[in-house]
Amino acid sequence: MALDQTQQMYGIAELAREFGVTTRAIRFYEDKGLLSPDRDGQRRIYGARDHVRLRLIMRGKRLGFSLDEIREMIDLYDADPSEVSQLKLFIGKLQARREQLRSQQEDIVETLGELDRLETQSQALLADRESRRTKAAG
Amino acid sequence: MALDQTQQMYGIAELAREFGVTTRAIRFYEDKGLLSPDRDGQRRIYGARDHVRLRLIMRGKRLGFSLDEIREMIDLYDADPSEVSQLKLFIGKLQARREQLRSQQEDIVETLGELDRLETQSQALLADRESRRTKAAG
DNA sequence: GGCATGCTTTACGTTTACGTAAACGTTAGC
DNA sequence: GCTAACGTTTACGTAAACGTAAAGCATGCC
Repeated sequence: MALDQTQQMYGIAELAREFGVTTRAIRFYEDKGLLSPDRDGQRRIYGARDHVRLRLIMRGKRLGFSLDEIREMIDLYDADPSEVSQLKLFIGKLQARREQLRSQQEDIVETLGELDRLETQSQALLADRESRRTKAAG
Repeated sequence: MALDQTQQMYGIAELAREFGVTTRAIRFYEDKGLLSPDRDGQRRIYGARDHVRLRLIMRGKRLGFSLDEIREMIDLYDADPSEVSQLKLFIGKLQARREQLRSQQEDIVETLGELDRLETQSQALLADRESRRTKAAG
C-alpha cells in the first residue's frame, strides 16, 4: 500500500476553489509555516489537518489578524505543553487572545449600534421622500 | 476675534499621546483624507470633529479594517444624501457593513468557544500537574 | 543669542501579503 | 505527438501603512 487513501485528500487547486483563495496564497501560507502538506513527488497533497488549518487561517483573516498572529493561534491548537511553566505561559496566551476578541466584540456592538441609528434615520428620510413623490405624482 | 476657543482643541502630539499613535500616523491619515485639521499658520489644530474621527479610525483598525474601508465608514457618518437614489445606495452600504460585522461576531463566538475549550483542558492539566507536584513535595 | 522643544515638509525605506510572469515538468485525451 | 490542464520553482512587482531620517521654521527661556 503506497498511499493511505482512508483520509480525505485535496489538491492545491481544489483547496483554492473551496476557500476562494489563489494557489499562490496557499503556497505563501506554507512558506510562512501555516500549512505543511505532504508531497506526491513534487505535488502538494493536503489532508484533513491542513484543511482545518486553512479554515482557521481564513477565519483569522476575516477578524483582521496578521498571518503571524494566526500562526500563533494555530500553534495554540496544536501545542502540547509538557512543562508546567510552558503550560502557564500557554494559558496566558489564551487569555490574552480572548481579551482581544472580547474587545473586538465590544467594538462591533458599538459600531452596529451606530449603524442601526444611521439606518433608522435614513429609512425614515427615505420613506418621507417616497411619500412626497407619491403625493406629487397622485 | 482671531480664534474661537469655545471648542476643545488639540495639537498633534497631544492627540498622538491620547490615542497611542505616532504623529507620523496622524499626518498619514490626513494624507488619506481621514482627517482634516485646521491650521494655525503651519501648525495643525484638531477640533472635536477630528477627535471623534480618530476614535473611529482606531476602532476600525482594531476590527481589522483597511484605511479605505474606515474612510468609507466615516463618510457614512457624515453623509447627507440628497437624492433618493443616493439614499438607497447609502442604506445598501450600511447593510453590507452590518452583515460583515455580524459575520465577524460569529467568527469571534466560534473562536472564543474553541479557546475556552483549550483553556479548560489546560487548566485541568495544570491542576493535575500541580497536585502531583504537591504530593511529591508533601 | 544660542540652544532646546515642537512642529513642519520631503523623501526614501520597510514589512506584510500576496500578484504576476517566466520557464519548466507530467499526466490525460484526441 | 501535440496540447490542455494542472502542477512546480524562482523572482521581480505592488499596495497598504506607516518608520525613519534630513533639513528647516518658530518659540520660549536662560
